Amino acid sequence: MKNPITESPKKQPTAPLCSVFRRFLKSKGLKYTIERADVLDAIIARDGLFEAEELLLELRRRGHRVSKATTYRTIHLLQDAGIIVQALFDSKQAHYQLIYGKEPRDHMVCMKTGRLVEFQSGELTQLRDRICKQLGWTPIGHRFQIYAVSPEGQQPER
Amino acid sequence: MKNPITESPKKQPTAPLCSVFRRFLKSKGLKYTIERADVLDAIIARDGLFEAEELLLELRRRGHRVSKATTYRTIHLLQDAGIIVQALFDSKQAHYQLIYGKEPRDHMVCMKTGRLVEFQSGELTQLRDRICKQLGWTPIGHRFQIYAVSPEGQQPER
DNA sequence: GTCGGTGCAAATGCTTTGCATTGAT
DNA sequence: ATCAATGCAAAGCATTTGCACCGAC
Repeated sequence: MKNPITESPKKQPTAPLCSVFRRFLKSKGLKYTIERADVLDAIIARDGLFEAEELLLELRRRGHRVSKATTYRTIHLLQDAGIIVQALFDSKQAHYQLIYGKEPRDHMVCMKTGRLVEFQSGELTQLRDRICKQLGWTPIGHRFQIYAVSPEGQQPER
Repeated sequence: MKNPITESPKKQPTAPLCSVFRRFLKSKGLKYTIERADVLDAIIARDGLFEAEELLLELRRRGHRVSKATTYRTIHLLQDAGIIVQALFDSKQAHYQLIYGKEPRDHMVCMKTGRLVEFQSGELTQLRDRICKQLGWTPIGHRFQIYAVSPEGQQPER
């Protein structure tokens, strides 16, 4: 049987991202500001999943003073530009992930320990495309989360 | 090629649900109240996806006076009981779906028109189980959402 | 010099909570 | 009778917005 998944991240060249964003902004008549660049940099630095509050902290850590309002506004722009997407786990707050130029990355959460594992599955993407084709839809993206119990979580409780 | 999906709902006998809930409550030393029964009934009546506010309306429509607080509290209990799960689409508000005794139901959203289609795919569940097995995890559930453009949405804009 | 952008603080809107009262067992 | 549940209104919190000032083009 074919290996259904390829676990874990491979670093991707991040260089073109800022020009992608720049181009997007220009096409909309919007401006490329220091704050927007800083937000994108912080996101690239984290590379995986992040939430708005974390991003604020990352920005502070790097000595960048970007307001919460601007951070949220930039997150929206980056979504419109197709650079990041939301990846929701609970209704408390939104989680985002960088996707531009990457394979879709899916998530498995342990219901006991909360451990989170990322993986990617080409088979899943194929299945998605097949489902869309069958119904006459054009796929854009997907979100897949598995809820499970990790090996550590299997331990009998005490 | 095997048909990857089976579209759309088949009515399921809903009779045992209330006793499942009743049993769950008893096991936790909690009480089965009229309000809790009313909330579960309203959920069964909708059968598909719902959000808290909609549920309130459904309850009102049926002439049941359940407060917002109790509705939210009951939704949590039903999640703990494994009768419903969250199925998030956006960060604005939580969406829930009835799952007890059903095949997992997944969703496809049109990015242009907002149209929502439910489907179920046994193949997806198999893939999920395979992924879990490979990493030594025990699957509990999953959430799969496809973002796509529906045939109607393909129309050139005007 | 023009707009669009930014920060701040206030506003929003879904969800949760404290508390006095009510009700299931 | 007891202990949990309810309803109400207030509180929480992530996210959004109005507005006066600032800065990219």
